[in-house]
Amino acid sequence: MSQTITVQHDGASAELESGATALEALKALEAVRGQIVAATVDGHEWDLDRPVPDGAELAAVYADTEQGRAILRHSTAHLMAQAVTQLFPGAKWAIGPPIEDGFYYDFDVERPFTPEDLEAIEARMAALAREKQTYVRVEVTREAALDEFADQPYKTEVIELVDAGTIVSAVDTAPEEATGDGDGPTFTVYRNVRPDGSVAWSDLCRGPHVVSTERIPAFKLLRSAGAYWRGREDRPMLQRIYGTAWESKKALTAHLELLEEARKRDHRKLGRDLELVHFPEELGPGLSIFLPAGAMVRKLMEDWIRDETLARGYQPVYTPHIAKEDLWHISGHLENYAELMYPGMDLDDSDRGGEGQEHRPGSAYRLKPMNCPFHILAFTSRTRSYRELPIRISELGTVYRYERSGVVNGMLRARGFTQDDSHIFCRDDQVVDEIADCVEFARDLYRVFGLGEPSRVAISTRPEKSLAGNDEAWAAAEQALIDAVARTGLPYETDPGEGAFYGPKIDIHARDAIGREWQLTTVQIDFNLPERFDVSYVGADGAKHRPYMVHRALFGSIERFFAVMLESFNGAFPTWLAPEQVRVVPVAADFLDYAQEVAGALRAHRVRVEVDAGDGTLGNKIRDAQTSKVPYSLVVGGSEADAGTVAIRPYHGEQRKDVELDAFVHELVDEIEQKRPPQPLPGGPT
RNA sequence: GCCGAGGUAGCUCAGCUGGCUAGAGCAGCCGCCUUGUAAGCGGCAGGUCACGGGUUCGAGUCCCGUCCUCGGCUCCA
Repeated sequence: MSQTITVQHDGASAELESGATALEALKALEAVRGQIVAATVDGHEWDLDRPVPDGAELAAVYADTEQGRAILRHSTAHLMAQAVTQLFPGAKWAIGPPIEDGFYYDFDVERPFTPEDLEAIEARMAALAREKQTYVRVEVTREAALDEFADQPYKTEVIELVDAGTIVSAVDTAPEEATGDGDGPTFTVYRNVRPDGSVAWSDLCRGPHVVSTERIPAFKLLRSAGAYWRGREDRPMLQRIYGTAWESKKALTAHLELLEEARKRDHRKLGRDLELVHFPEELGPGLSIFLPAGAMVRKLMEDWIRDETLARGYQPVYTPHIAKEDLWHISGHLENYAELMYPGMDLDDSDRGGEGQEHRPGSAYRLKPMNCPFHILAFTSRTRSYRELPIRISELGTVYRYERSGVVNGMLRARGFTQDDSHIFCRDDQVVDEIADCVEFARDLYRVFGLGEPSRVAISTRPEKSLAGNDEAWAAAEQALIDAVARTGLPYETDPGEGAFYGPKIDIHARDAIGREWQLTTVQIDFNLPERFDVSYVGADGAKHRPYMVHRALFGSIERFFAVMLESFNGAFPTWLAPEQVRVVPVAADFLDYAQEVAGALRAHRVRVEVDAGDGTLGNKIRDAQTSKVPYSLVVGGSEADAGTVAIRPYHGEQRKDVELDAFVHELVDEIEQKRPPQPLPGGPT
């Protein structure tokens, strides 16, 4: 008995025979415009060759969308796993999800993969893709799944975890619980089937997948690395292979070029080439030196933030870099954070050759990993009245954290770094205002430093293991954060359970010039420290009250923000931040006097200018100026000296000749005062 | 901390399976040349081949350890 079903798309509907696939339905609905990899059925992702239910609302998932690429990448991960199991008999496969810009798959193998292995695997993948294997979805019972993957311990574990309901789907590709015919969850298995009907490979997987391996247009394996099973240090370390896959060769090439561009912009490389920063081995991992040029950029960042905090009612303080261990016991850092603190400096007299003196308890000191306790001591230096709140204590505080050896990364993750750190103590009725001001402050900062609007604002709520604050306090604080962000009009998302143990927080991210996102600003409410230090103010009622304590760092870390800017600008800072703003290049030694005159006119306006007095050729000097990424080179020779003009060669933009010196000075001073960003590159020098 | 890949001049790199006194380009220094928009010419100097052991007649090269860097994992109060 032939039945018909009705399907819909965006107001249109079509009648089909029962058992029609998603692809047939989409075609009938004329809902296909381009390269598709899957469908959605009532919002759920659906294989194109899977029959659709009656009454379904369908839509196509296109290959050139993030959703489509994720499916493509997931299918590519399966292809890779198949290749690995062929080339490495006995390899156990764990999980292989799509991730941003690619995918990975984890394997338990005899030995780690080598770069040559990756080439071989990639070649095998290409061969398998040519076999035109289809991805066939099969629903099986728990028992059948356990039976099928009996020799795959990681798959077995996944099945049991799903069964126990303990699996968290964030990371892995655990199958969703399908509504089966009754008893127990149904698992889905995807089989790679060759055209002759034989099964090449199978994986426990939620899907969906592309219809066939020939629908994977472009992929590349990128690297291998160790990774703990289920991300837990106490579990075995598996070997992970990262790869990427795209809807076209062109898109893949563009992505690989972006990776290459990111590599060229690495702040460690630019920092060295432009002589901004130095990471000498003698200093130790995670520690850096700002060379004069980098120090100038940093000084300008610090000047700006100091001036702005002052203008916004913050009070600057200065605090030491070390403090007695007692302080860190009170703060709780030695209980909760000791692993990340440098060891104590024990001032036991015996170590110093002292005689006849007793060891004094509490003589050990610690380098500070955070500024908060010091700022609290500034607040509690006397009794505080409700009338003087909010009190905003501010400092560029350098902290030292003993980050684990594998995580240190240039200036992005350092062991010594400086925070533009402030702690705001305020009343309940002030907290929303204060937090909204922090967010607006961050917004202004990104704008001034050329990073545009925040790309993401994330509010993290109470984690499971919170150690301070009661239900009521957390709920109120979370609401305060939400209200504050809402007031700024910025879109935000919430990360449930991602808050710190001591309070909820807002993290603000920005996107750089090549599209990468960086977490910079953090604004956090702290319930813990005020209790530990018994921080209070006297209210209108004459009683003691506990203030809100808000911790905020807008740059986050000066070093990190510096590195992000360096990479985003590709070393070519906007003029107001450039260490050297102008290079005057005489065309020959005869015109050195005029070059100095030009430089003097600029210096009179505090422009940072250098004269190239070298005896190289003009071409050589121009090249030096360009590779140094100086915003403006001024070429001067006979005609300029006679007319009192300059020839301007900007780093970004068009050359201009015969410009009056005064006119240029005016323009430049204005650009610097306005902190105008650099011109976008029209395919110019990079 | 764990897995992997690395460490040769200030920088970028060469140095094959162990075998002359470890090379090149750029940068630096010295000299020559000197008017127009991305590398003028010549010379000189520069290395404890990360560090420490070991194997060997002989180690930049092979083995072990340490330090450091890079890519991941974990962590990120």
